[in-house]
Amino acid sequence: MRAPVSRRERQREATYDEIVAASAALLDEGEDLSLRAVAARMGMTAPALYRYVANYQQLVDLVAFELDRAATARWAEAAERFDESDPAARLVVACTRFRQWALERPREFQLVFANPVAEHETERRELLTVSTSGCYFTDLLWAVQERYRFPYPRLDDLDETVREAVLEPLIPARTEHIAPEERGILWIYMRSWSALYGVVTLESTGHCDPRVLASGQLFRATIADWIGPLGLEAERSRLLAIVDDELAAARSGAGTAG
Amino acid sequence: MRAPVSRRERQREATYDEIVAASAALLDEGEDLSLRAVAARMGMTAPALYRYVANYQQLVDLVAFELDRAATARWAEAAERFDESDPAARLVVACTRFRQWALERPREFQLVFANPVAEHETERRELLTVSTSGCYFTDLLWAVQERYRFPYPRLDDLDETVREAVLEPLIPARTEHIAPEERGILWIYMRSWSALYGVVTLESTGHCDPRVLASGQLFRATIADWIGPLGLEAERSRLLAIVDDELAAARSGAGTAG
DNA sequence: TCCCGAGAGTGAACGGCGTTAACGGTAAAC
DNA sequence: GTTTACCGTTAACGCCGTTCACTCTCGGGA
Repeated sequence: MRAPVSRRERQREATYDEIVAASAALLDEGEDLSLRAVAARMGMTAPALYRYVANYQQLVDLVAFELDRAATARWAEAAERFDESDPAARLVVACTRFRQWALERPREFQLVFANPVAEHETERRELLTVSTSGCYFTDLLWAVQERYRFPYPRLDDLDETVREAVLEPLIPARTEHIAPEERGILWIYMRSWSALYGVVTLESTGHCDPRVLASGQLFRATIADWIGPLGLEAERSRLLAIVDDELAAARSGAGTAG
Repeated sequence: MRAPVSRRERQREATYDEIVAASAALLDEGEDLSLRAVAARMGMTAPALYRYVANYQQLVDLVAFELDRAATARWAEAAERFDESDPAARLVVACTRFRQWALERPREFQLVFANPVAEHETERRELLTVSTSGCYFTDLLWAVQERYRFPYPRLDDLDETVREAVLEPLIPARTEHIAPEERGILWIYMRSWSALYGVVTLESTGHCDPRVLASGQLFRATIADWIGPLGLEAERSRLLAIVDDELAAARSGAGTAG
């Protein structure tokens, strides 16, 4: 099934990688992401980039997708210090790393997660469903459900519109393995994502007291609120200890890992 | 105590108003906010605006502040269909209107609430504490507390950093009337603001299923989660009915009021 | 092997942006 | 009535996204 890669196609692919790398470097150094700057860093002129992206927004989408992928890989790696059989621990580690990333790299976070999705743009709308981080988190939630059997609404209990939405979902989640009558769990996906996204966005954009932000207590409290609904009450103290660990580690070794 | 307003000062004040008006008109028509466009709309050239704002960011801050004030006035007016003695009803109306505003005017919402606050900029940091909407919501929460006496943490129960933060708060809230030993209620202010901000930002930026967004169920569920903690359990069905009313009204008469 | 054409990249240009500098006019202040 | 502080101008700089016309260079088919 390997695509017949001609030499040209390989070169083109390499250029895409270079575009992403140059963009990431730019953001890393606090510069603005711009077609001209990316091109210059690659030793090209700006119009040449139009062979690869149709416009600036597409560059942003491309970079956002790859940043999301790279960041998710890091949380996933961090989460692997707990075994696959302990999805709850993995989940709280991933959430905390997600927050930490959003705080350390607010510009990248803004790019990936505050990037508004306009109504009509079908292309970008579909991008919604391929977010790597989204799939990672929902897969973890699924694993938690398999292990702890937390309750989720039956289809009948859902609002009609929501029922349609969970039956034919447009969110970044693998759903093939979920029987239609069990799709109520997607409602938990959405609600918990909303909670996580909310507190992290608030903190990342700095719209709260800086001391509270530094303490991590707002985030911690939000996680704590979700321990019960996810059937993890028996694990509460252990999970919160993990969160505290991660927060403390981040405070002491801020900026250790690239 | 009225400042000695000279003719010049009055004229200057009027120009500020015109700047805000022109900016609002610009955003209203879907145009981008820019110094040049604002100036042109006022029959001026861009450099002239530098007599009034030091740079582009200051223009944004100025406009954001006024947009926030105007929007808050509208929610407050809508909330007044319930009497002052019914702060819970006022609160849910205001929250729902806040959400509706964020959905109808995502650009303005982004300007006011997603506008990142950098660490070092003391000026803008202080702006945090003068958000009209912030004060309005916290005042409502205070009224709810006075009437329903919901529980809030004692100072001893708070994390040390958080305790410092509530004792010398940097959030948009009137706090003079709150005794230091009762400042634990500020933690409720922050947490509920986080929840409201979170779900509204998620919906406003479109990072969720459009059908779920249209249904308003994600928002409704978030409100429902806070009914208990705010001591309003006895009022649950009435309050949710109010939310549903507001949501339905917004759906049918979308864009009725300017 | 030769040749053609597709694709990659260039330079020049347009209109827009924030911002600075040097310069006038005008109305308030003394 | 003179001075001066303030408001606004024009011109320019260096960015930006984007388009257009053009060249060059390989890759692939004859």
